[in-house]
Parts: sequence; C-alpha cells; structure tokens
Amino acid sequence: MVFENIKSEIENWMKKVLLHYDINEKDINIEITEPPLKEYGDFSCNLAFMLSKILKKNPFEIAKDIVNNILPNFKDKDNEKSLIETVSVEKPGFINFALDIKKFLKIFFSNMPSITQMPKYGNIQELILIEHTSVNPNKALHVGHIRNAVIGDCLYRLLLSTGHNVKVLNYVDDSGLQVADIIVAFKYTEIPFGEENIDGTTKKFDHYCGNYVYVKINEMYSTRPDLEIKRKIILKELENPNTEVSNFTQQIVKRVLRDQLKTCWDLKCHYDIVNFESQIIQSDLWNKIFKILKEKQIIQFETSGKNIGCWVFKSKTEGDKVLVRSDSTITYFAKDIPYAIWKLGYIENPFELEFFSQQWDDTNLYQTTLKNRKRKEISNEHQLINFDIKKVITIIDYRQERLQSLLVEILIKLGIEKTKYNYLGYEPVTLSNKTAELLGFNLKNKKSTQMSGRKGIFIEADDALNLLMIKSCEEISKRNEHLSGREVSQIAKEIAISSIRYYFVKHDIGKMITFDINDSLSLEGDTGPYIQYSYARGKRIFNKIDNKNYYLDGIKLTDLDLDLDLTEIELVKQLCKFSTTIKESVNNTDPKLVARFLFTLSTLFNNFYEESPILKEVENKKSIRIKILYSTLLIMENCMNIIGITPLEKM
RNA sequence: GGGUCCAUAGUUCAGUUUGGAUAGAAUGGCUGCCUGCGGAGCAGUUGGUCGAGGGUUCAAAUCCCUCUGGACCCGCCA
Repeated sequence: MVFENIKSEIENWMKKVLLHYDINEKDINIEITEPPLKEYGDFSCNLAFMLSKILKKNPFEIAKDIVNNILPNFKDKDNEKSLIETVSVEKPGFINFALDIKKFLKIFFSNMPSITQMPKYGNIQELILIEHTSVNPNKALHVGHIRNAVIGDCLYRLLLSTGHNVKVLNYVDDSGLQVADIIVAFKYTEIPFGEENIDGTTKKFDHYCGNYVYVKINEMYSTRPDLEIKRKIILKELENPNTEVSNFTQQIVKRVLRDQLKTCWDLKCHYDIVNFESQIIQSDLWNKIFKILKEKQIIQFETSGKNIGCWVFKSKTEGDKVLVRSDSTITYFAKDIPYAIWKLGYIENPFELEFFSQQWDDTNLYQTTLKNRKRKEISNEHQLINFDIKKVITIIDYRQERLQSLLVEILIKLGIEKTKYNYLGYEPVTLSNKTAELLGFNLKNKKSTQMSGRKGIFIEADDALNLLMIKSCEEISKRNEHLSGREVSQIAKEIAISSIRYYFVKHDIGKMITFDINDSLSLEGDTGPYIQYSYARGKRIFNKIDNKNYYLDGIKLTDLDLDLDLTEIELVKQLCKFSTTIKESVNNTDPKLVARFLFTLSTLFNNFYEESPILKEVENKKSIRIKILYSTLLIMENCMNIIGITPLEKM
C-alpha cells in the first residue's frame, strides 16, 4: 500500500513532465523501479531515456532539465505531504528519488493494522476449482508428485486467504494402464496380495504396490506376453461398473488412495473432492459431448487416409488427433473432454458427493459417486453447480501441456471462454547424480536422472519426510533437553514439512529441479526451517515482553523517536512490500513470490535481531522496536500460512 | 523430420514476462562472533568470458539471428 502510493505519486509527476513536453503519456511506458544501490535513493525512473528517443537529445541533459527546471514547478507545491525528500540525476540519465524516511516511518507506524493484513479481493460468489496431486493409484508418491501437490496446495492457500472461493479436486485415474498393471499382477501372477512385504516387514500398501508389484510386473511382461493380453481385457472391463474386475479394482484403488492421502495430509495438503476417471467413463457424459461435437462439426469422421474410420479433431496448430478409434472405443485424450466440461459446470452433473474421509485439518473430504445408485448419507454440502465457476486451474506435468492446449482449442469451439480453463505446467523433478548412484543407478555423462516408477528409480515422499524427521529430531534434542520424546517428534514433523514444502515452492515452476537427497533436504540457509527459526526467535522475545499493550498502543511517538538504524528501516521497507507481493503472486498465479518474500523478510529480521536489542531498551525506543517486531510476526504468519509451514515457538 | 523449453559462481538456484547503474542468494571452502532477546544464527572472505558467435540499442544475462550441448512433445498407448 505505502509503496504503491509513493510510486503513483512519482508517476503522476512524470505524467506532468510529459505534459510539459507536449507528449501523450500513452506513447511512453513510465517505469518506477527500485535502484540497485542505496546511494541512488529509493526509487528510480527511466523517463529521460524514453524521452531521448523522441526529443533526439542526450538523456543526461534531459534528466537534468527535468529535475532542475520542470519538476520544481509542481513538486514544491505539494511538498508538505510528499514522501519524497530529494530528487537527483545520475550518470547516464536516471532520475532518482529518495524517501523522506521520517514521514515514511510515521505512515508505517500509524497504519500497521492495514499494512500487516492480508489483502482481500476475491469474489465469494465465484468458484475457483484447483485440481492437483492426481497421482495414479498404483504407487506411493515420490518427490516429483510432491512438487505438484505443494504447488497446488500453496495456490489454494494463496487464493483462499485473499478472499477467493476455492475448492480442490484430486482426480484419480482408476481405469488406466498403470492401475491395470497391478491388477494383472494380483490376479494372474504369484505376486502376493497382502500387506506383508517380501522381507516380512509391514509397509504401507501404496509403497508395496509401487515399489514392488508395479516394478515386478513390468519386468515380467518381457517373458510373459500373455499378461499383456490380460491387461488389455482388464482395461476393457473397467469401463463397466458391474464386472468382478471393476469391483476388485475399486477395492485396490481405494486402499492405495487412502495411503497416498496419508502422505498428502502429512504434508498438510487440503482437498475437497476426490473424483474418478472410471465414473466419467461410466456416466453418460461422453455420449452427450460426442453428440454435440458432431452436431457442431467440431470433429470429423474420416473416410480415407491413415485415420480412416475414426472420429478426429483437426487442430490448426497440432495436426489431427483421434478421439474415437475405428473400433469405436475412445482414446485417452477424448476422455479428458467430458471431464473438463464437467469441471467447468457446462453440463448437467451426473455425480453426487458422498463422505470419503476426515482430513488432517478437520475438514471433510468427499468423493463423487454416480447417481441412480441407492446410497445413504448423500451430502449436499458441496454443490458445485450452485456457484458460478469462474475458472478451473489444473496443475500438470508440462509434458501434458500439448494435450491440454488441444483441449482448450476444443473448449473454445464449444463456446467456452478461454480464460476459464487454465493449466499450470511444471517441469519434472530429476535426481542428482549422487542420489541416482545411491539408488544403484549409475548413469554417467548425464547431469541428472529422470525418475521412473516402472524402473523403480525414485525417492519416495514418505522416505524424504522420514529422513528429515530424523535430522530434525537430532537437532531439537540437542537444544531442548527437557522436552519429551513426543514433543520432540511433533516439532520435528513440522520442521520436516516446512523443509519439503518450502523447497518445492521456492523453485520456478517452469524449470527442472535437480533433487539431491542430502543437499535438498536441508535445515539451514534458504530453507523452511530457517524461516521457522527466525520466527521462533522473534516470538520468544515477544512472549517475554511485559505490558505489551502499553508499548504497542500506549506511547505517543514523536519525530525524535523516528531516528532508526539502517537495519530497522530496511526491515520496515520489506514489511511495506507485503501486500504488493501477495497481489503479484495472485495475478501471476505464482506462489514462489511469497516464498522469496518470506525468506528476504526472515533475513532482514535476523539482522534486526542481531543489531537491535528489544528487551533491555526502555520507553519509546522499546516501543518502536516492539512495533516492528509485532508487525514482522504478523506478516510472517500470513506468509507462512500460504506456504503451509507452521510458525513454531520452540524448535 | 516438425515443434516447445533449458544453459548464470565448485554445487543448487533467483534475476529474462516489461532491456537500465558494480549480475544476486543459498550451499561448499577459509576466518571471526555465544556470561548477550536461542549460534538451525550473524559478519567477513573465496568463487562468474551469464554455453559460443553475431546483430539491434545511449544501454543486453534479458530482445532478434546462427551455432553447440541438453530435456521434452509430435501414436487408432495411457
């Protein structure tokens, strides 16, 4: 807020300068930026460079002219309320502005409640649907899946806390090849169906399926071609809800799903609905959509060429895509169309919602079920169609992006606005050479190794969490001898989660991550625990303060009190950037910005902590520092909530 | 073959959308700082031809072209 106002103040001046030169402000993109060095002031403007092109003059001369001759005409008039103290010209032609620090601080201290508050600007009548996680239910989550879940969950938290109406879907592909693989294994091979692992230890069922069954069956295909035929039959049978295979598969899927969700809940991810691919297929959705696609001539029946006998979508940019094969079965891609339209609420909802489970945050998770089945306890709590669905955001592996763009092409032809259906593609997580070697895969002359569920090359999410738990427990015990084992492990869990979640949001979504089991799971430096530690130190001080209210509200500050140290001013400036950062993060659908902001804030706070003692100060100086401390804690809490890391009082 | 993306310090990454001043963090290495509000910290130091070459510009890590190296997409698989 504060910074935004100052920037627009400068911008208004610059517009007046343009008037003076008789130049239309639309012809020039005025930029107010923050300069790299303190000597250059607090804000900087590129106007002179822009004008030099039009006026055909040296930018330095223009800048001098603006600052010495033009600007004083109107700047001096509103000098009283202006937060800008000095304006100067620098080398090539920058116009720099320095803040009147005391005025700035005065505004900060008198507006603390609004500066520390989450900016709210969502419309509660408009629903935003986020789909994330969506892991095939034949394995446990590995670190790549965490990237998906954490990005999706942070986005959910970001939108929710800025006043939007958001619901989260977890889409379960319970009728695909990967599930069919483990069903083949259980039904047609010696591979035992049970919770006992081969070595006799009990393991989570999702680990057993992914780590052993799935890898094993994929090895077997090369020597047992009959199994691949069985798989094809199973895939076909899964389209019919009344087959024995379907029932059996549902049992397996739900069991794996519950184990997967345990991991997600350990990571503090929230969901509202689990929905299933098999139900999309078994519902009448496809037939309805198929009819419309034909009527609107969005797809064509091929009578010649390589796709003879198929229904295809002819994309201008991507070429031909088969939706219905010549044997009248539908392709993987086609299945996504009714699903997308269902999510957008453009078709009558064939599903009802039924209680599935209680979650870690005491909310209910619902599952979709097909109507027309007699069931008890149908819940009306989530009626998707009651809301105007503003948009759908799907978090996907970027390798799916091309299919999604095709899908959007079709949606647009169906008359759906382009802005409603969004997909956020993230690059995969790969393993560092050292980590790949630890797993027994030594791939030389490669920088990193792609994970593969089929080959068993992956680091499981639960293992990563456990490793961090162990590390954290050691550290906590070192520092807190009196804590019980139970308390230690509770705190350790929060630290482990924070390390993992922060790690996966801080990276750019469009860049590959090289995951290293040692370096990536760290508790020091640019990490979640560093942020928690900074918070804990601050909170510790705050708890020790007597008469908090007196220092927060009871002292009237004068100009003389506002003579602050550099570290204090830097921290206050960062606090003032809070709401702008949040808005930028929402506008760019990029939770990373919050993570980066939070880390910088923590660093500045640690500097403040080192240099500005609080408890031993008195009166006005103490009051100033307590106010800064208090607002830092509030803003940290807000940001930590978005990233999904818990503020701790001891660790 | 057609297309998309990536390359920045020993390592892992910001910065590229919208060109701007001496390219930033973290980690690693080296060196200091706990009778102090918690040392999971702080301060200092080391470390870069921003893959290569050309172009546009007053100004290029950022925009354009070429090349090199790498990842991925392009199926009547899912």
